[in-house]
Amino acid sequence: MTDGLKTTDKVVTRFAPSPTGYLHIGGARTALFNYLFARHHGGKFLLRIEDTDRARSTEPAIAAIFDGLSWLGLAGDEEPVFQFARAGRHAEVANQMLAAGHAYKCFATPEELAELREAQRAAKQPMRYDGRWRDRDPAEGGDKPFVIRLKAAREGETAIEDAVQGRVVVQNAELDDMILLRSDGTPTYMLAVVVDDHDMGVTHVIRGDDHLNNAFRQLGIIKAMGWPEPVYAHIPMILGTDGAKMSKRHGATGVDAYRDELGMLPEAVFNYLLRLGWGHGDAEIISHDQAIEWFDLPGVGRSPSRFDIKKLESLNAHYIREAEPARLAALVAERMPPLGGNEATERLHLLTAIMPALQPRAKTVLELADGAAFLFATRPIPVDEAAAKLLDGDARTLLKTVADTLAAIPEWTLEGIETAIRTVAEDAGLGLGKVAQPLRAALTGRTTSPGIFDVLYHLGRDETLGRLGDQAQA
RNA sequence: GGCCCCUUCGUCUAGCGGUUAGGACGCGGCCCUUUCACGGCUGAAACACGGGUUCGAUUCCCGUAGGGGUCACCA
Repeated sequence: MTDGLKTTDKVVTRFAPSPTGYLHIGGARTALFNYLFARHHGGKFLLRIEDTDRARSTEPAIAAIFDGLSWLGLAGDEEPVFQFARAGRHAEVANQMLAAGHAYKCFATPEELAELREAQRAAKQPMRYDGRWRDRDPAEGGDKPFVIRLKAAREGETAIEDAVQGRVVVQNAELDDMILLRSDGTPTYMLAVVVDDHDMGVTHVIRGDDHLNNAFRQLGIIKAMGWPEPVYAHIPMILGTDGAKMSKRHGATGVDAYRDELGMLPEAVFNYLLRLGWGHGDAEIISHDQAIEWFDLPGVGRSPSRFDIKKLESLNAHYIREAEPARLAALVAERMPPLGGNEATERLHLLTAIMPALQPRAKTVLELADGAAFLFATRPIPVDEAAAKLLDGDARTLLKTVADTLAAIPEWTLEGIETAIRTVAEDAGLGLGKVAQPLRAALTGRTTSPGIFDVLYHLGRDETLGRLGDQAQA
């Protein structure tokens, strides 16, 4: 294998998740920032699957990550790189470093190292490898298994000019000789990332700041190989509502859950994630294109941010109001029992027609589906407790009058319906609300719904009269 | 515990030496109104603390406190 460095002036970023089951919401934001930064600078955005942990990497997990990324519109510009497939190249680099004297063989056993750590802990010393094989003759190890360790600098300090965190300096004495190649010949994460980033031509490493400490160790490898240093940008993590690290305990952590379980639109999640840790003046509602135009690293904050589902919901409500009714109707239909042929088409038409009346009332696709449910209820429809209270004797009598009036109107139009209902109210000497509420209760089984004329119109004359008949009394 | 990072309304943030400290979500009130929403108006709500530097600190520096991260033959 050869040195695969791709020389280019262009910005190249990457998102490198390890497939552990789904696309984590924090990972999604990291991907978003990488995507936006590359697009803003006219560069490339690449994907790499860090699947070197064979036990945890599964096909479904990998598929789930791609699924989440494409839902958010964050597909990579080239075929994704699978890290495990490059193990040979990683080993090659480790051996190159060994040959050049930048690395050495260490024959210490895992048990031996555990003892070392235990002793250090007991003595309240920092726990790190003591370099016991650093200067020994590898011949002493005989044919016993060994790992290859980086011969890291012990004096001085290492500094990185982080595009988000600023200048960060660490004493080299704090860093130990980390393992590059395991005793079974497979690469560690530290080695693999550096080699892959280099070979992929990555110019900007934008990732969570939980990797900030790793950057110093990785720089050791980069310097030993004489490779160009990428620009690092360590972005603060997303915390749960309580300020603790985001975990299952905080509810949804995978983006698929925001779509499937919470009914979020991708543009809402995109917008919300963008505003978490990044700002551009007073801008709140930011489109995909606007995001590309505005996004840059100086706008990224340095402090961790908490996840606020309320704000995401409000953004989602905004995008639901903006969305095309037909698109929303399809999303709602997906959540209803499957139908075939004409029935499915008819349902979709009905959903699309009622959608504008539902949109301003829903924060999620779930609420959209719930709001449309009355249309598909079968008679006699269920009536909830609050609605039942509205249907007293007087109301039932009134409904009879309404039904008779409605039966007589020549055409079932919005205008005709409204005129008829208003006339009934006037003739009875009642405000419109006194008529509309019982009507709403009888037709939807609830006390809240879209405008009453919309309800009547979309239900159709037959169904309206039928439901009215179920509740009315002469 | 060692090391690293962080600290403006409850939350997300604007601010980059002199501002009535701005916006958004959420919360309260009013208006609109056939319900619920939407929309409009409006109110309460923040510079963690202590030292410096400076004519002047939310802003710069140093501590303290608090929070987060990281210390594997995991990634």
